[in-house]
Amino acid sequence: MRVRFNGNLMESSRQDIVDFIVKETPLEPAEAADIIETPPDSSRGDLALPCFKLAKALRNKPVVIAEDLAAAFQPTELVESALATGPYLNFRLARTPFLKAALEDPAAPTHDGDGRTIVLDYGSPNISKHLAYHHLRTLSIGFSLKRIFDQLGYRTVGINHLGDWGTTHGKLLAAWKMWGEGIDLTEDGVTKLNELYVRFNQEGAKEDGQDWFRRLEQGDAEARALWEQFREISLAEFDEVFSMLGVTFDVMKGESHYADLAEDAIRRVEATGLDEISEGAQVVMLTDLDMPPFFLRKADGATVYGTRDLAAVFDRYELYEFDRCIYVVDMGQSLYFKQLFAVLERMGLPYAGRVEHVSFGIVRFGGKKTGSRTGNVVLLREVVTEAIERIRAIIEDKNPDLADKEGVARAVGVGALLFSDLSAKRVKDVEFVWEDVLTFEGHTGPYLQYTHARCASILRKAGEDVGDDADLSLLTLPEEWELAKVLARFTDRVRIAARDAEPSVISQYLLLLAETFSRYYNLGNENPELKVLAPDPAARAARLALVGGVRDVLARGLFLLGMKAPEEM
RNA sequence: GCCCUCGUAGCUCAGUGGAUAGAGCACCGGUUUCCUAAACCGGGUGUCGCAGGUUCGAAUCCUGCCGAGGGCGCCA
Repeated sequence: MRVRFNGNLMESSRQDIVDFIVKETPLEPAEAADIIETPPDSSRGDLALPCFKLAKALRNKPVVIAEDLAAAFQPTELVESALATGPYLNFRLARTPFLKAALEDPAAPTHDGDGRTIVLDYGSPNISKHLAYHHLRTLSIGFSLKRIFDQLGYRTVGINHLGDWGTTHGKLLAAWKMWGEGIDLTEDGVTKLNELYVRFNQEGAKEDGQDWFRRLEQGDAEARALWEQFREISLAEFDEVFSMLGVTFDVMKGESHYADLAEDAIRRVEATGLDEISEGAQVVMLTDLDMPPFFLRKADGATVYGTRDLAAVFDRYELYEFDRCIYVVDMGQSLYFKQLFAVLERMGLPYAGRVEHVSFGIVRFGGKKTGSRTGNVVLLREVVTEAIERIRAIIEDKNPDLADKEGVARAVGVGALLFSDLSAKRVKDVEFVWEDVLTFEGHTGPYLQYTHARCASILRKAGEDVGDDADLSLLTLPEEWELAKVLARFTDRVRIAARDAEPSVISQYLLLLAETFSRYYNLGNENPELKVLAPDPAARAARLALVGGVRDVLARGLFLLGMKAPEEM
């Protein structure tokens, strides 16, 4: 009986309806599939066909068409009935087969991406600066996308393209030579380096920075040794924060890795004849696209980040033959990425269309854009530490006997931050407000984790009572049906999240799932017979199967957002 | 000046061209012998920035305008 679902349940039910429409109307299958929708109010039905578009072809009023179609409808194994409501034809799905399929491992990974690779460039902070709160965006979005593509069976490569090369680092070397020698970097080295950098931007001479970067690029021993020291200090600091957040990478290849390959990249561009010299610099002109030139080499002979980004994308394609190469970088760099992609296009590279800039909104603090350059930052580790501290206090208050208090505090504190960053569409700007980030009620990460813990708790108490031979036809409450329908949408939502590179699709879905479950769960407070752990063993078994599905999907969904799902909290 | 993005309830945000535009927060009230109250239920809010256009139908698509943010040749 469940063979027909073929992994996508809603689709099979839809197919029956499509077949029916094709038989009864002049619509092509694709058109029919396209206009089927979900009724706004579930009590009307499970799927609906608006009949407006049919009016012309059938030369009749939509209301009459709906009635005629309702009369012509023959129930199928999956679609139980069709009822006309005004110009709409509302279909009701057969409950038991649907429930059976919906509860059969609803969180299971798919094979959509078998044999294909997604490269994700996220994080990518600059060394000698702290990770600030605004870095959370690229980290949370990038890491979540990696897990979303993993869920669909793609091979993913998460790359930390460290900002460890360029004039910026020449400035730091210059600053160090002027004011830094003798400073002890063993303690809080990043702070001290960043102070030097900020001071240089105020008092230093740009030329000194450029000069030191040139020395670095030419392999000057002193410059190289200092740079390596600064880099090590920064990496140690980054690792600590990444580990607090639970964010990982597969590859850490900074810009410095491409320093030598940059010359090769320039030669490849030269081979296409696209480059020219403009005002002493070597560039690719993009005037016809109304864009400024793309720089390969500055007038002083040094390469720029764009040169190294070219080298990196060549390297990535050679290594991974990616299907998509995604740069998770704020929208302030949109123009730059357009230029970079335009150069790839002009070079005639077959994968030019597979690179994309997944942008996100700006983070503000105190109404102003945050940025290490301006010094308007809140340290990321400080925010994480505070969030965990707050959760710790809540646990002491509500559940002081909890087994792994520290572990749960970290999971929930970090989860709150990740979720607050991933719940709105990434295009939205973020205003950092302490009290907003430290909110744990309502549409928050802890709410989802709490709902998950409730499910886990029920299943734990049920113990051995959880069987797979439950009679799902006993799930007759409207709330149970709603819940099953939401569960069945999970994989579809994951696909959309991947297609749009938009983790908030998962966030919004999980909120809906948690709310639908909570409403159901609370019925038991009014009426003990409606509890999951009901007196009737058969009803209990069926409900446990449902709750098991909710638990699995919540756990998996949280995982896709980079969050943990504690069993108790 | 030019280009990009955004504009939905007091605030933060949902809303595959379709039925009465929905949540959370905040405010008021209610629910706990129970599977954990980080929860649930009830109470009221909207010129969907403005003006046109396309469509049987527009918060959604197109154009213009207004407002906010970001970007615009040698930083990353």
